[in-house]
Amino acid sequence: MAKILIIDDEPSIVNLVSAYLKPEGYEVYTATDGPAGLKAAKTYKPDLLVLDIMLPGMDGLELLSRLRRESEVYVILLTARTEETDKIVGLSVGADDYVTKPFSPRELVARIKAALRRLNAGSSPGGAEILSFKRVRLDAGARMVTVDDHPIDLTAIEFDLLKALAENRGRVLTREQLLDKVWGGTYFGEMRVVDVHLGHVRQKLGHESLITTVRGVGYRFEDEPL
Amino acid sequence: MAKILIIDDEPSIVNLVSAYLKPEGYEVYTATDGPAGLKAAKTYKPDLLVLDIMLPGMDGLELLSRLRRESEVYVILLTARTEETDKIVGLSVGADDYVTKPFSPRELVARIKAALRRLNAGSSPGGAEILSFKRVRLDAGARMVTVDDHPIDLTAIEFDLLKALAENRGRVLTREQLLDKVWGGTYFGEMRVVDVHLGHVRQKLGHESLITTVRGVGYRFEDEPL
DNA sequence: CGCGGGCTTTACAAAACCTTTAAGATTGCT
DNA sequence: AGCAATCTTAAAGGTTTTGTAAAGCCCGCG
Repeated sequence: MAKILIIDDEPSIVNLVSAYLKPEGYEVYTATDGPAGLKAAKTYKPDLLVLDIMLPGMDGLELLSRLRRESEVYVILLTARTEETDKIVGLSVGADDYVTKPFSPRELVARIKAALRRLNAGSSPGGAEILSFKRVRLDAGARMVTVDDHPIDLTAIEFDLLKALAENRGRVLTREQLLDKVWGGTYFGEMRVVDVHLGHVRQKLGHESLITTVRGVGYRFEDEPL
Repeated sequence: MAKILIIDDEPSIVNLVSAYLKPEGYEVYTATDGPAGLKAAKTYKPDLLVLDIMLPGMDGLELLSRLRRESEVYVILLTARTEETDKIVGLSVGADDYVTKPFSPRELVARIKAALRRLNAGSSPGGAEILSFKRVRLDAGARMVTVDDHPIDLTAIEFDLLKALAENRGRVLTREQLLDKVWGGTYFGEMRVVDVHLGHVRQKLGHESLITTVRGVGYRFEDEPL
């Protein structure tokens, strides 16, 4: 899977971020000062770089601008300051995203995942791009759905919901799992949103038992694979 | 289930959080000052710790850094609003997440659950996903059962009951054991519920001696493994 | 700034389910 | 066979869960 390099002088932050990323299946490399970081970046050729602006030995921005001479790696900057200027400077030097400290580890992970998803979008289809079933066909790239070859218009959430269920055809997904997959770990509202959106999906699909309610547990997508 | 320790000097907060966590089935311990908190942490060895930064007797950060010498417990820090420095220091001292006060109890609970889910992810894969027998097939992921390839519609309890029995094919399970496995230790009603639900299962499965009554003891599932 | 679409919450009714109860049926024992 | 203990089953009552409509909120757009 994807390789990620974390450069930060505070070991606790490095460890924290690693702890969040490793379970997701990423290969994580670390460095705690500028020169070592630059070397690691060249050695390991990570797909994504998490870089603290303030580093001993070499400023993060300097590291970034040097690195940019030979690498297109995606960079997420960690900045302690809230000053806009930092962000702007960072982006102008070639960062692709930034997170201000103190940051929520979860937010950082979410951004990392999003970035990698985007990076992979063009090259290799991460998850299946198109899910085909007897009656339902779901094109992730185009974000389009057809039922019996009739195109159906779904909103973003509705689409993701259907996709999550379709990717797990035949398995029950709990509301929690669906919240996780569709809303992504940063949602803390009512669980019943799932019901509501799922109701909309059913309405639009013409609910011929394509999505089954499993009372007390969750929902299951039923259509057979093509 | 998981043990959670809450350390905060305001009883109202402790109670609030407890009130949200206990119904979820967590074992909740509490402490209202630093020394007691540290002791409780060592005594109970919780899986997760909710810690207020400001504590009488011992600063929360000091507690945390002391605790870190001997424990890897997951720590969520409660910080009074907007003290940026607190968050940074907290994370650097070894907190895993933080929530700023005033906080939404729901958010805190959501974070706790997410954290515990992540912690457990690697360890136990649970029971077998699919149990196959001569006549009965039971898919835990889909929560579906077939008998001689006819799909059977079971309610949540009925399914769990059959699963518990099937997982112990050939062994007698007492009503108590079944209550434990299916209802999960928090049930204090009549034991006869088991009989009733088991009767339903038999009806739905077409009870060709698949489940045997062992008078005075309990029930036994009989089908042969595939 | 107002509009409109989509998201979230809330509320209520309907449906599904769980528990209890109690009357019959069965079993095992003497 | 007769009796007591145990199990089965049907039905009623109460509870929980789900479906869905309606209203409010937020954000991007004109």
